[in-house]
Amino acid sequence: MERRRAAVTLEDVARAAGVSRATASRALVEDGPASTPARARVRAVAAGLGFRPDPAARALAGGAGTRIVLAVLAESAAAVQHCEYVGRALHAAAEVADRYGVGVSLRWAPVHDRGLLPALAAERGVHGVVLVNTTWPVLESVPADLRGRVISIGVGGAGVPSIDVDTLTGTTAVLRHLFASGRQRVAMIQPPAWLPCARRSSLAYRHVLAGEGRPERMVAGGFDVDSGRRGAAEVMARWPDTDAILAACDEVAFGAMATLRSLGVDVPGDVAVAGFDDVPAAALGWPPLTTASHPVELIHAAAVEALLGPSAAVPARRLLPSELVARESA
Amino acid sequence: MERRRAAVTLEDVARAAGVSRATASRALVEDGPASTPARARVRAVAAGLGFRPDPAARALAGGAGTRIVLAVLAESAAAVQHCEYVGRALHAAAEVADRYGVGVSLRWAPVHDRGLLPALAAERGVHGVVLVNTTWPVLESVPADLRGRVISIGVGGAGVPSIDVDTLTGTTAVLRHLFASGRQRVAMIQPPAWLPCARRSSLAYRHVLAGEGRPERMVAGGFDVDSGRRGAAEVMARWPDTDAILAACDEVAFGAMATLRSLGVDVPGDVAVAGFDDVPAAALGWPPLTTASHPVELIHAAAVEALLGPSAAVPARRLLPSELVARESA
DNA sequence: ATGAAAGCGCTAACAC
DNA sequence: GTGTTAGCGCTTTCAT
Repeated sequence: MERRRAAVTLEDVARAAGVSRATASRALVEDGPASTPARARVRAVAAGLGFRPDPAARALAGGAGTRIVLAVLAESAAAVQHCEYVGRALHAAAEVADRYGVGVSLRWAPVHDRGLLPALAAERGVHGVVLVNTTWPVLESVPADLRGRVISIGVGGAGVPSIDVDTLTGTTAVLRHLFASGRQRVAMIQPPAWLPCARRSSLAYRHVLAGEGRPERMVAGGFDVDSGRRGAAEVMARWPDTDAILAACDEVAFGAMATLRSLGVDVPGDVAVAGFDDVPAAALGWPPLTTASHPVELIHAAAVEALLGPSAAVPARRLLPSELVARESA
Repeated sequence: MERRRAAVTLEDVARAAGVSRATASRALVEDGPASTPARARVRAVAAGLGFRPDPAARALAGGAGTRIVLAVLAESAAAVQHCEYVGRALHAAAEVADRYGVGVSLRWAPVHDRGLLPALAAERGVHGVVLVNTTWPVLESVPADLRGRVISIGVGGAGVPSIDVDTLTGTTAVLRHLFASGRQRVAMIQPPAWLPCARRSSLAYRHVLAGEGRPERMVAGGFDVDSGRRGAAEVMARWPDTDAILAACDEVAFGAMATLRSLGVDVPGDVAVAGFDDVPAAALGWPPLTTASHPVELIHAAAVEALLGPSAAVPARRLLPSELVARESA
C-alpha cells in the first residue's frame, strides 16, 4: 500500500563494503582510525549507494545534537526581531544546513549574558552555536563541552574561531571616498558601544581623520533607524557646517537621511551620507546610498560550514572583504 | 567530541511518577492511551523536573525527523536568495522552532516541481514542511507519508492546511484609498502568473475597477524590483495619463518609483504608487510607501506552531488580516 | 490501561 | 586496525 522507500543505512554500506558497521563508521568520519584501503572502499560504496547518515541517530549516539543555534546578543528581543541582518544570516545558514540534513534555530540573549552558552550546552539537540554580536564576557563563558562547536561572528578568542567582515578596510575606503570627493567636515554616528567588533569602524574613522588633520565629530548611536534619526539631529545641532555623515550601518544612514530631509538639508548637495552593509534597500531608495559591502550571506554560510563540514579547515580567524559601493548619496 | 551533561530523561520522569517508561511516554503524547490519573501525575512530574524530550531520540524511535524544511518554489535559486520575504519567514520560523528544540532548513525548488515533496518525504530528518509559493501540481504531489506534516503558505487543499494573508481585503483597501484620494486611472503591475494565491490581488483589482466603472490597465510582472522597473515603463508608455500604479508588492513598487523618477514623473504629485507587504524599507525611503500590511512573521510562526504544536488546533484554512498603511506615496 | 522488551541508526567502549 | 557489543532516549509492538 504505502510505498516506503527504505533509506540506505550504514549497515547497508558496511555489508556492501564487506566490513563491520563500526569500521564503516570510522571510515566515514574524517579522522577516524581506519586503514586507507578500507576507508577508500567504504567511501566509494557509500557514495555509490547514496548514503546519507541519519542526523538523529548520529546525534543520539554521539550526543551531538541535530541543530545549529544562531544566538544573537542584543539589547532587547525586539531589536532582534526588527533586524534585517538576522533574516539574511538565517537565510544563508539554513540553506547550507539543509545540505547536511540539519536545521537552524534562533535565540536572542541579552548583551553580556554569560548564561547563554552554558544553557545551550546543557540543552540536548544543540549541535553547534553561531554567536552573533559577541562580547568578551560571553566569549569567556564557553563551557568545556561546547568547545569546538561554537563559532563567533565578530570578535573571537578563548578557543572560539571567528569570522567577520573587514570593517576597518571598508570604512576606510568610504571615508577616503568622502574626502576624495571634496568633503571636509565628516561626522560619524557610532555603532553600539557594547559591541566589541564594531569598534574597528570607529578606529578607522579616528585614523583617517587624524591622517587628514581633521577634528573628530562623533555622536553615540546604535544599529537602528532611530539612532540615525537622533544621531543626525545631534550632529547638525552641534556642528551645523558638517558636510558629510558616516553612519554605522545602512539602517542608521536611512534614519539620518530622514532627519536631514526634515531639516531641509539636501543629500548629497549639502551633506553627503554614507552607510555600511550595502543592504538591498540601499540601492533602491533616493538618493541611492553610498556604502561598503558586507557579505553577510558569505559569512554565515562559512560559519555553518565550519560547524558542519570538515573540521580541519577552520581557521581561528577569518576576515571577509568589504568594498566601497559608491552611489549618489555621497 | 565531549559527552553531554546528563539531562532529565523520560526514565527519570517515569521513575518519579512510579510508572513505566512506556506509560510515561503515552501520558505525554497528546492522545496516547493512558488513564487520566496516571496522565496527570506524569505530566505534573515532568513539568516539575523540567523534562524536555530529546528531539533526536524521538525522531529516531518514531521516524519523525528533527527539522522543519521551508521549501520555497521559485523560478530560480537566485530569486529565492534575493528575496527578503524568505529571511523574514525564516526569522519567525526559527524562533518558534527553537522553543521546540527543532531547527529549520531552507530549500529551493523549481515552480511546479512535483518531485520536491516525495524527495523530502524519503529524506530522513524531515519532521515537517512549510511550503512557500505553493502551486496546484505541487500540492497534489504530497506523498502519503508526509500527509499531516505539510502546511502551505498560500493555496491549500488536498489535505494540506493553509495559512495566508487576506490579499483580497488588503488590496481592495489600497485601491479604495487610491480612488478616495482622487486618483482615476489606476494601473496594476501583476504578480507572477504562475502563483495561484497571488491571483486574489488581481481579482481585487478587477473587482474594484469594475465597481468604479474604470477600464483595467494591467501589465505582467513578478515580485522583484525589475518587474517594477519594467512594469512602470510599460504602463507609462501604453497609458501616459495614468495617475496611480498599484504594484504586486513593495519591492515592485520601489522599482516602479525608480522608473518614474528617471522619467521625471513626480510621486505622488503626478502618479501615486502603492505596494503590498509593508516591508521595513517602505517606511524609510522617500516618499514613504503606501501599502498594505502583510504579517509574514505571524504567518510563519503560526505555520511552525501548527507543525510542532498540538495537532488539534490546525484549521484547514486560515487567513490573516491585511490593512491599509497610508503614507506619502499615494 | 499498563509493563516488558524490541528496536530506530549510529558511535564509542572494549577486546582482539 | 578491526569486529563485537553496548548503549544514546524515545516510541511501539506485544503481552498481560
